[in-house]
Amino acid sequence: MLRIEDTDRERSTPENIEQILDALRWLELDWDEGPVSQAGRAERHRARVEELLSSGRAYRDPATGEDVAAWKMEHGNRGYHGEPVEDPGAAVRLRVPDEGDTVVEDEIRGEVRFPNQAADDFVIARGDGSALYNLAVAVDDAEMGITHVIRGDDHLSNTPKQLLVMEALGVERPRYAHLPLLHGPDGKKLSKRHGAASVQELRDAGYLPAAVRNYLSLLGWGTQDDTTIMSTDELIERFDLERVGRSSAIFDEQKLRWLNGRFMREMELDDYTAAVARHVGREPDERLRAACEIAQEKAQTLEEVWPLIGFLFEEPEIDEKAWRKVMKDGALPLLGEALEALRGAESFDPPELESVLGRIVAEHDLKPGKLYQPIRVAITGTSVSPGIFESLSVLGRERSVNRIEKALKRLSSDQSSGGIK
RNA sequence: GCCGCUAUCGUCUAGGGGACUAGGACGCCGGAUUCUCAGUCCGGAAACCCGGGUUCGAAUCCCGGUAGCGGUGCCA
Repeated sequence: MLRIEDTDRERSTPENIEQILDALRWLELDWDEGPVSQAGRAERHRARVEELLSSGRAYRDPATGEDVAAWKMEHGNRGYHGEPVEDPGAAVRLRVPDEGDTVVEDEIRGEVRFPNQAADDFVIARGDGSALYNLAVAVDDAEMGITHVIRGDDHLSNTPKQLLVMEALGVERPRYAHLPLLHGPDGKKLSKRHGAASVQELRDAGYLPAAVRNYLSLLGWGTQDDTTIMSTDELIERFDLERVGRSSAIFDEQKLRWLNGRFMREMELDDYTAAVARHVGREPDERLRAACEIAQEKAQTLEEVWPLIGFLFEEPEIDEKAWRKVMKDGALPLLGEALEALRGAESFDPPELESVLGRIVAEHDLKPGKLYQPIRVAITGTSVSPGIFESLSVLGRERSVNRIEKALKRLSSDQSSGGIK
């Protein structure tokens, strides 16, 4: 059972929660609505605090963080214990025993012992009676009947506190598994400045849910036989908490890109087209499908598809750098010949185009690029595109011819003005 | 400061006393293929944090350092 940990009243806005659920939906994860809802939660937490107060397991204490620090200066570096006061506006602290250990039985890390002597009587509720995280979580887990808590390693140190609360409350403890944390390339906790750090950003960057699931599963976990690419079904079958590692991992977007590319290339064309359509906000029509077909093996992310096929849908902007590089010595007459050949081609299928244009290459004993690059720049505006015959074919005779004519016009005026040779 | 966790190529990892001359993947470098870019295929460089101990034998077990990370809030 999934519990979204967020007890802060300010931040648990419906939008916030909806955002998280949205990310989970994109990842195609399943979940159930828990029996504990937002409604009445704060009141239930308060009731538990009162319960602990009247049983003497907790007490009110006005000490601030500074007071605690001062107390430690005096009493040496060990757990803080305050003096109960009657002040109803003071924060509530849980009594922590001064001896023994609080032991977390972790599925991944084994037995982790926390000496009670070093633990403070920590605050479980604010002066106004509202609950703090460690109390809220313990209460929620108990009330929701949580049996397994699987979460980030950053919570391992909080676990003894939650255990102490549960013990004081006399409720059963769940089993715990603390997963290694994910870090950015600088070794720090993953955050905004690391680029695509959130699931939403991964989606916007054009990654596939299946690839993200695969990649993420590989952080902190590996198969014995070194399998890296796994379908989600295979992942479900093979993933095993017992084989999860203990050290944190650095998120490497390059590997995700590679993995995503593999998934992209293996997709059925219809699924691929649908995914691209969704990403660029277009209808998955026949033309898009044809465009996707010639771009599929080139793109690593959905985001990279449009730059490859955009020329099929709108008049391309000429990349001046590419133009200068390609439109020189002999480009003009060659383009002219190509234009005639294309006009006269029997069909506009890739094989026919290849033989028609190939004839020109052979006649002049050219390096193929000498002919194909100028054509490419003329019809796509750039020097990078899908295969030239496929590109021409999908673009169609009329538009191809138009664009080459246009390039020819510019080329001849450039040359006569001596601007570019 | 105190408490806790962690430590194998740049990165993700496999390996948990002898099979290790330490395996795979991404990335990087070189080559092949090709109309560009990709892709694909071949090849290469690249790691057991340091110091002790246990043992015939340690990447592997133990202890100590060091480093990184997390917690230590009337944050979650």
